[in-house]
Amino acid sequence: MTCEEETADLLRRAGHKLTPQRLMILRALRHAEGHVSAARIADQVRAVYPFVDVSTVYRTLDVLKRMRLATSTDMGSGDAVFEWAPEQPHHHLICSSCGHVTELGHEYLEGFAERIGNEFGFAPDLTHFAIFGLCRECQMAEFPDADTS
Amino acid sequence: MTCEEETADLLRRAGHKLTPQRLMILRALRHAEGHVSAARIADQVRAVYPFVDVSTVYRTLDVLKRMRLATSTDMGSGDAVFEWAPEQPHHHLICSSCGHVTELGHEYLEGFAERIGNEFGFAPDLTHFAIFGLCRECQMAEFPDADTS
DNA sequence: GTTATTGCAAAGGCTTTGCACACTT
DNA sequence: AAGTGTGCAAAGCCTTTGCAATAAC
Repeated sequence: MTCEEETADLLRRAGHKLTPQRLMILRALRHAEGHVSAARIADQVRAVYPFVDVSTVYRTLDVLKRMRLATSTDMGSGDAVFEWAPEQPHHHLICSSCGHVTELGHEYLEGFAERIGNEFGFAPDLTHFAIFGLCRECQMAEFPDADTS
Repeated sequence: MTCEEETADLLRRAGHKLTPQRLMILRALRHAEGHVSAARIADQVRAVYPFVDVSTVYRTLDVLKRMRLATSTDMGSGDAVFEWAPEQPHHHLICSSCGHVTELGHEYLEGFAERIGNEFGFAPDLTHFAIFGLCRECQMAEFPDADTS
């Protein structure tokens, strides 16, 4: 059974129906490298299967999120971006000034997640974290005399 | 000079004009314990000084944010929440299931921030972090047999 | 007097919802 | 047959913007 069929099975077993729209949305989400907005998914799906409405995309993403097969993140762009959840967890350093995005491996947050779990019994969802701040370049532009060594 | 006058001075020195609206908004922000939405600030201000528009609140918060006197955070409620920035940095563990919020001291993130600074030259804005996940209770409700010791 | 700031109203963007029809199961 | 899922349209929400009038400097 292909991985696509596997996901389809998961949906069915969760009591959901499998429609061509959902399959296309699923495929668009999995084929997207990185983040996709609902609008972009809708566009991609419509390229093959016209007349699919954004509301359907949102509704499907909602189902996937509840099944923990998709995650959504606010990366400050105004719209939420979605991602296939079972991917390798990774995070982003987003510069508030220039918008530059640096990827951050999960290892930087592992210890933190563990500590929160131990001390608070809280299971943080650190599959996809957006961390805002200033990149090196923008720091220098803003505070030219600061020592950024 | 009172702390209120201090802030007023900061604004003026940054080339901004000091209006009664801004003073009220500033006061509402500082008196709020914890987070406030723009709408709530507007309501509070209007109680004393009617006819203040939400747009004015947003514009003022924008100025304060650029001066790093206020922070905004998306806590998943649909609207952004604002906070007086010079407060002690602190963070929140927000349960995606029941919405319960636990406060998290800054010390949990200090090491992390430092490491990101050293290795990436990135200055993360960790004054107010929202971390989503599942609280102990909701984990047990969802996975009754999991070992959450 | 200049220039920033305000209020109002309207637009803007993303997301959600109501409803009748169609499709999966 | 039963019930979920769909498209369409419209509403909802928070936030931003244009503009003339106003107030701070």
